[in-house]
Amino acid sequence: MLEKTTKRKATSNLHVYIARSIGERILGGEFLPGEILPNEAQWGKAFGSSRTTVREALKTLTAKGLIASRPKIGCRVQPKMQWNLFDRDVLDWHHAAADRSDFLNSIQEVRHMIEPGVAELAALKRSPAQLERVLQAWNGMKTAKNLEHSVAADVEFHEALMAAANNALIVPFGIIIEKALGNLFDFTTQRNDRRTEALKMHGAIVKAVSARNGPAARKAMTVLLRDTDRLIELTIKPQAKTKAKTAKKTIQSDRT
Amino acid sequence: MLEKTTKRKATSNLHVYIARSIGERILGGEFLPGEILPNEAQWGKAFGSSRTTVREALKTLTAKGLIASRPKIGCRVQPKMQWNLFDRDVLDWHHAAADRSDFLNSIQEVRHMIEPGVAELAALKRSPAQLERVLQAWNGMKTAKNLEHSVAADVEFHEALMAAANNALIVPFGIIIEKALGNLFDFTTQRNDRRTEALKMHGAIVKAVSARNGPAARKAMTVLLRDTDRLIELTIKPQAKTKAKTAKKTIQSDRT
DNA sequence: GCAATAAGTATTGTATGACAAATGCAACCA
DNA sequence: TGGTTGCATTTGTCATACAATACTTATTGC
Repeated sequence: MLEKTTKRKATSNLHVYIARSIGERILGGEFLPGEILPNEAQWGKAFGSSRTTVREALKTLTAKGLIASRPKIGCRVQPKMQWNLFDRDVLDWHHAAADRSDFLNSIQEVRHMIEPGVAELAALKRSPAQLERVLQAWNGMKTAKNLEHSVAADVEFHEALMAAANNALIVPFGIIIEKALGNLFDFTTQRNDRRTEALKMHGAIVKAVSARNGPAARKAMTVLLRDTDRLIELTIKPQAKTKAKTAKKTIQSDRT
Repeated sequence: MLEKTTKRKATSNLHVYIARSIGERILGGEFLPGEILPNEAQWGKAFGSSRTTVREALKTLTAKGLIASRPKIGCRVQPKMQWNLFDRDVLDWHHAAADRSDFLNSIQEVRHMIEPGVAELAALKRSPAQLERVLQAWNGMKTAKNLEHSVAADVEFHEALMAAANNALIVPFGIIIEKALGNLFDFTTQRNDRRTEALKMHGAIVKAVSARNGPAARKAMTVLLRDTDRLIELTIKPQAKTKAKTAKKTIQSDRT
């Protein structure tokens, strides 16, 4: 227990490393909600660090809603409801846990809710500079030389669109998109014919946003998301034959 | 500068208090993104605390994406894009800043994107127990004796619905709803005729979710949100005559 | 005997002082 | 002039001590 073995990844800061280590183990289900963690001294011994440093790590986890601490009791894992899932770190630590196919499904459901609305808002409220950024990202997708560049440009495209929606609360969703495309990136080796297809669909969004046509933007985004659904269906499902239960049939929450 | 004057609110923990104090000042725009905060020693003197405690507070702010620190440089306020707006604390600290009418508008836009989809998912994926919770909350709204209870039950209703959607990524939105209804609570003194109206609209959602009728649930939620829009229009706008620019006309992102 | 109260104890919370590490800046030398 | 070296500042980490909190157990009063 409290393995000292895990190699310290490239992180200059010890407390960051400790926070990640413990965070991963919580997200991984090793410590369940309601359970009490080892006390600070024990962690210190396990990581070969001082209590001060451990406490800074634990404060980080507390700030993200993963744990709560009380004197004499210790640090208790919070109910999952409290976990801040829109936190980049928390999402990064998530991978160990539940199988990714389920997670991708959740992400995709949320995208279906958010992104058509985002596209519509962007079309209606964008500034010229914001449109320019979207265009830039689209060009980036067109000229991308390898898959990595292509994914990066894709993420940038969706983030630019969110910025163009001029709604501060939308911004954090960028993280979700990033995770979704990143995950997809791991699974699939995007073929060239798919690339030109994707490009065309993104182009339709650009056109609608440029023309300030809200409904068209919404519709174009929906088309793109449907396509992504299909892609997920094709690339993920064959790998997860065992779990037929979760497959069922994804809900289409948006209207065309 | 670094006022020691602000009274320490009811918080047993000094580092929590310090985190809130600094956090409020950042959210309030006193320290702008890119700016560098006073160093740890100065904060310590300002709050009459040790550097250890200040550092724990700063780690909390770092975890929420508000600041980033580097040796020799200090703590620099992060660009707003990094701020974790879905964090309960960050949202609480927000009040000092931008005027609330704008904020409510943003919230309402996001609700229009999310909640119809949530209602639909809940109708399709709810378990019996989850439906029970929704029903319970609805009963709470019916029997609420004062405005405070009524708002609490309303919040619980929407949270129960989100839980029933069976999508982990939806849960954090509860915070947003809470803020929205809380803000609304401050502005308006809900009249009795409105209450029966609201009850009826919530009832329609209950009915649809109970009947596992996705489209009906979506539609009922949209109706409710439209009504809330009208309420905001009536109660907020008169108070903010000066800012005509942002008023314009809120976008309806959902289809009926 | 039983309940209220007090003492004990484990754990987090805070303070202090010291040194290590990173890094921007300036002085210095080739 | 240009590269390099050293210095100063700030965060990062450590060790130790004591305070505050709240659970556990023993003790006392009825």
